[in-house]
Amino acid sequence: MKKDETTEERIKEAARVVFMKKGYAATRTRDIADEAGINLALLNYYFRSKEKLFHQVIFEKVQQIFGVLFPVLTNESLTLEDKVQAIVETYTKMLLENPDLPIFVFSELKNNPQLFDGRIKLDAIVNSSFAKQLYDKKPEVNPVHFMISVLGLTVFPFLAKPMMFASGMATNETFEVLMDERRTLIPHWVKILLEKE
Amino acid sequence: MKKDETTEERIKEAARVVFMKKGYAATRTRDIADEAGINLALLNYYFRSKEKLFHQVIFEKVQQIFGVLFPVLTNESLTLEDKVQAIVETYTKMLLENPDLPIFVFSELKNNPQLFDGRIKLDAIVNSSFAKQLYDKKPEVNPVHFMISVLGLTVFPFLAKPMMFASGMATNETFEVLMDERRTLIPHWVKILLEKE
DNA sequence: GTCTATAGAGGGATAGAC
DNA sequence: GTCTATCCCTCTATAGAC
Repeated sequence: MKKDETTEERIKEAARVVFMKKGYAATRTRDIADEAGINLALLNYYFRSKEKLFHQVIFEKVQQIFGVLFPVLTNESLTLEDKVQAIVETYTKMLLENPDLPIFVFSELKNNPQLFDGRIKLDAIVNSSFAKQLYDKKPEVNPVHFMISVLGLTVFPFLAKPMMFASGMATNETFEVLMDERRTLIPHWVKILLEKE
Repeated sequence: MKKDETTEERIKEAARVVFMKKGYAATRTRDIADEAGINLALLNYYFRSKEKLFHQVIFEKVQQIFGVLFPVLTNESLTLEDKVQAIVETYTKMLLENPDLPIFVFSELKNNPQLFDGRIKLDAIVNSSFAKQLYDKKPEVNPVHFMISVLGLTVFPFLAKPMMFASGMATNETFEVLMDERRTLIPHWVKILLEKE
């Protein structure tokens, strides 16, 4: 617990930790108060309610996970291969530091799709620099399929981590190595697919 | 509500629906009772507790989602390409009928990895017919990377569905079409990668 | 087996002292 | 701003009638 933080920020940081770990429904405000090292009453003093505090956290996390995409896709100074590389690198780094992020966001988003409303614009995908570059290179490939595939290759292992551990496909030691390998593997595979023919 | 079902099965079916939709923590036993059209007390009469009922449901779902993998991977009469095709087909079909399945299982599994213990054996992957075939064709490719990639390409869109809807990448009408296209697209891409060089 | 009624614990929120 | 004490509603689980 950092001494120079405000109490409000300490509570919010605790909320990030507990909400991400247990999800909204399973989280008790008392857990957050304990994690923050403060009393339960103080949480309501600063944030009024569990739900309001949650909203602050989830909006931040939605922004964190999806905010990186738009700038890359629309960056005209990057080639298509550069864009793929940037997306894979950015997400791998982010998720290695924050492995619970995608399951948390996807799971809460399923229950409350309106949390998303007006916050993320990816329909821009179809008019983006990315879509143009893909069309020039491979007009037969639907940019939605391409995009969701790159994201799936990159993000899915983090979602499937418990399954990989439980099934013996990976261990705590090998998981990070595998994810690091994918930083080069995925762009390599995509390159082959783009250059075929 | 089917007339010829037993009460026990009606409750269990209601539990499948509600647990899958809301997750364990957000589910109230009253919701299940209402969905089943019975009284709350009956739920406890048949299943003793919310947790015991949940275990029956989640074990079933874990089996449903992972049980299909092992028989395919070890089936010596299928070529590598056949295996990929079978996995993509099977999961696409399963998830189109049951779109909440993967987020439910992965999410609950994250909170309770021990739910998995002794129930799924995928470490067999490394000695399987699948691994041998892959090694013969592409010795440099780690079967774990290959496996997790095929699964990611197939399953990730269902996990990301709320995001795809909210961002305008897909709609209720286009989503099923897109998923159907992937049934041929993913095996096609994998074939290219396997045949390169 | 199925119901009504309720016990009993848990958890979000607030009153009020300091 | 921060605490203790507590209110009160919600939810799981059970008692007991039918």
